[in-house]
Amino acid sequence: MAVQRETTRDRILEAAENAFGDKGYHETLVDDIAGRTSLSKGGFYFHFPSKEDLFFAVIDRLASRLTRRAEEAAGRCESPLAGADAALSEVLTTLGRRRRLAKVLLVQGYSMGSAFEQKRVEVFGQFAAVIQDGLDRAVEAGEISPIDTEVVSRAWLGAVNEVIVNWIYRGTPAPSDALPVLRKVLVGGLERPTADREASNG
Amino acid sequence: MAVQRETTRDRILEAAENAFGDKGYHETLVDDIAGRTSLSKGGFYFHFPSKEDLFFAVIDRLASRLTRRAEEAAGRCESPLAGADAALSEVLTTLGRRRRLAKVLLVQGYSMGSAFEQKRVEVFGQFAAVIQDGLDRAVEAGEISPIDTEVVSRAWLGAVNEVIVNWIYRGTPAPSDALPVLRKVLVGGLERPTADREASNG
DNA sequence: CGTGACCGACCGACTGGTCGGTCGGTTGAT
DNA sequence: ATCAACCGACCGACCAGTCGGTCGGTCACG
Repeated sequence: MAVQRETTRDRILEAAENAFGDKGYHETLVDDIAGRTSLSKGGFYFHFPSKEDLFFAVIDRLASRLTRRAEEAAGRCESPLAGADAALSEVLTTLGRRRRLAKVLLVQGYSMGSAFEQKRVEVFGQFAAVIQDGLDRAVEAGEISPIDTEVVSRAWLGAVNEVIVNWIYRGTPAPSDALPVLRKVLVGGLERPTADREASNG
Repeated sequence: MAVQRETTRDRILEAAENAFGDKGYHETLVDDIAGRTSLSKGGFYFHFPSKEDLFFAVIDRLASRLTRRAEEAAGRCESPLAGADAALSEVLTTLGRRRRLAKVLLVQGYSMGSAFEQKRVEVFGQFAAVIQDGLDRAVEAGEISPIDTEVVSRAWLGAVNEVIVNWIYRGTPAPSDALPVLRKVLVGGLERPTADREASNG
């Protein structure tokens, strides 16, 4: 059956997630992944054209999962600003629950050649775009004053990233503890518009 | 003379900075560095015990230079909060002027084995400590309300890091353009104490 | 039903290029 | 003569990727 093929592919992806999280890209051998999958190296290469392709597939899967969760959380809110706030919480919470996956997504594998750097740009660009979109809508709705949302979205992304990465490496402070502080500081850094401005719905 | 030895070492460090900035750790060969120094591979190994050691020496040098500049900028200010603000500007400006060096310091080489990860923890920890120290003093001076400065310092560090890294990869927005926005958002995220509170000198 | 051609999935020994590191030797200043 | 500084051919571990082969299923056909 064709479903078997998909199943094996998923098993490989799963094993690779863990392996990359444990040892990083370079220190993970294709033989390790084959071993964790109870597959031979040749069997692995039947499903993926290269180790690099596998890594990118792992990243893509993690990134799209995370983005979806964030957007769903935002969608459950009434205002754009509350949505951005909820998405922030969702991301911190999700990543905070799975340290190794966070490590793969945020740390491992970037900066080891141009293909990897390009992937970094792509993935972080997607995240930044989601944040920026939320901020733009908050501006449009008159919840916050107009501001350069490109820079601000990068700042939010960077702040979240660093808090998570620091926790990954040092185990503290826990994302759940950092969350309220982060919300206060990031959301608080946005200026509320003065009363003479009101929402201009397009 | 013993000074000759130091000179050659510096030449290697200089060449390595550029090489790592151009091609990253793994893609830079020891032969490349030897070549750029007009030294043989053997000559290089007379000065450094390993490629990894060289990389760490490069990082240490860059990190201490940057920290010194930031602290000097802060020291020229009258209040702690103004100092933090000035240090933020100094760092953005300095890194913004030398893209390749910023790349080595902020991106290249991390996440490729536990020794590298440890270095990341160390260097970023130093930066975070400097920021946290500034924030602590601003709290102490009553310029801002008490807050978890550990988390906030990480957030600042992460925000700056991401803005720079994004610029490194995409060339825009320029750090000089991002700076005012970043100042507004980060410094603005700190709550001013209400009037009933005053500095309690220790 | 039997059978044999065919194929997708998988195996694992092997290869071949790469590159960090070594080592015996040379040079030039004191 | 001595030794710090440097040379560069060479070594060998490492590992992604290959390739000839196995094996169980399945499908067309008599």
